Amino acid sequence: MERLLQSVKIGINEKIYVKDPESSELGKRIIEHSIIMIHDMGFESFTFKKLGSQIGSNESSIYRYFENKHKLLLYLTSWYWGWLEYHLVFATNSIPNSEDKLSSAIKILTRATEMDSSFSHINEVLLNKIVINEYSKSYLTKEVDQENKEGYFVIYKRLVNRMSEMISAVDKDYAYPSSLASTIIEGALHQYFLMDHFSSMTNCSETLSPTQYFLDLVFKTLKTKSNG
Amino acid sequence: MERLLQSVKIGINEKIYVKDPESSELGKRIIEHSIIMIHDMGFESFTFKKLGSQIGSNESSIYRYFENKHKLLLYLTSWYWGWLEYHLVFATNSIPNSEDKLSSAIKILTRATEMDSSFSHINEVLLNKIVINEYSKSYLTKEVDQENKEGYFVIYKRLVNRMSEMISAVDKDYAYPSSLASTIIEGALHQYFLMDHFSSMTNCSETLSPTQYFLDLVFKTLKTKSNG
DNA sequence: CATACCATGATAGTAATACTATTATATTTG
DNA sequence: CAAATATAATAGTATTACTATCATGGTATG
Repeated sequence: MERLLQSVKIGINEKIYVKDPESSELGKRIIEHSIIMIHDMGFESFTFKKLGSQIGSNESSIYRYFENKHKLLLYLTSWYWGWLEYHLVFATNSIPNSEDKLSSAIKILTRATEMDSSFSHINEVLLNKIVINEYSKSYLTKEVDQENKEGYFVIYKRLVNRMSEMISAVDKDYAYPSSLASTIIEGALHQYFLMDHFSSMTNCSETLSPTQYFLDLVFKTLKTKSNG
Repeated sequence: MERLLQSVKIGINEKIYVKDPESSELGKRIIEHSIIMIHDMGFESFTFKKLGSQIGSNESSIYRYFENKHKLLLYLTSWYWGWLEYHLVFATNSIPNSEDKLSSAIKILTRATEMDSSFSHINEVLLNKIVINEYSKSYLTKEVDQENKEGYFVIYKRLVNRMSEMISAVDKDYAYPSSLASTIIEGALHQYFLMDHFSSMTNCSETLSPTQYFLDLVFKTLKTKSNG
């Protein structure tokens, strides 16, 4: 699995970057260290100047890869969702039973990323934490409609759509498959955030995972062969 | 109801402001016009300098009320959640049946704000839209734990806790009342955002409201007298 | 092997932001 | 009327988020 993922390139909308960071060593260092730095200092405090000095390069060189740090965030989060989508499709593809398939999908989308593939320059564990803390900021902007039109969020939308279809496959009469899919994906990020910072607002903990919460929620909500 | 609300002051943590904006005309103008401007231009583009020139006042005068625009956002969103809490308590207080009570609560927390009380300087319709678009930014910061300790999020946490208790009153064995409560409140904001910008990721629309989605979700999930 | 070109680096410069500090002026209050 | 307080005006600073220009060094091509 890991060796397979190694050779797969996540396809990201070319309009997000000026020059493909996968195409050079400097590009990969930009990605590698931007993940570490955004995780450490938060997106607001992160600047291209700081990144440049960290990687022994120049601010102006980083601008040759990304127009600004917003685009870099779009790149990183797109990569993350593409990577998750790959795991999702890989793991659920061969499951014939629609309930088992949905169950597997929920497990993948709501689990904490705990292993770094340690092959590539991308640390998936840190990137997962960046997505939890920063993803909303990538679309809660005045430019969201324009950027959506440009296709900056296609991977995420495709992922929600895949989930939506799996939900409908389990219960074709359920009226809110897309809303439930988006609730699971966004809600899982939120529950992890609450676990870290607002424990009074969640029941999730070391012993009771977001995965259990969402499995319970979804299978109580849908009419399955066993309960419908 | 409106006349009642008029005379109620939402109690906001005094550490959020330097000087209480309710205590002067300038303070009220700051609140009134910051709501309009943040709604119009988005939180990122909004500055105290622009606000000053809009209200014919000075940047430095605004700094006497709020340390920075982050604190102003905390103030506005705290006010909103306090206002919603007031509505929630007022509307559900006298309902004896726990299912009816929860149902009313969900309706209040997931409805679109459509009426401005038009008594005060606060436009609740615009403020609701600000909360949808900007609330996450108030806590997705590196300072969240410190600010939480200072009590900047108490009103929101109290609201989630009220919901959590109403959920437990309906189904005392349900294992995730707080998670479900936070999912409803945060999820409702998210569904409204999706309706406006990513319609493919939601089933909610003019004809099928977030309220219907969440009522369906919650009452299928909980064991009630009728289905348990 | 020369040269052209391309990526990167270095430096400088700009407008805007997010403040802080000081002083002046108006308004309220005792 | 004097003192205190609120607000306004102005100036100044460090940082941010860029843009522009030029230098350099390696590599591909003719």
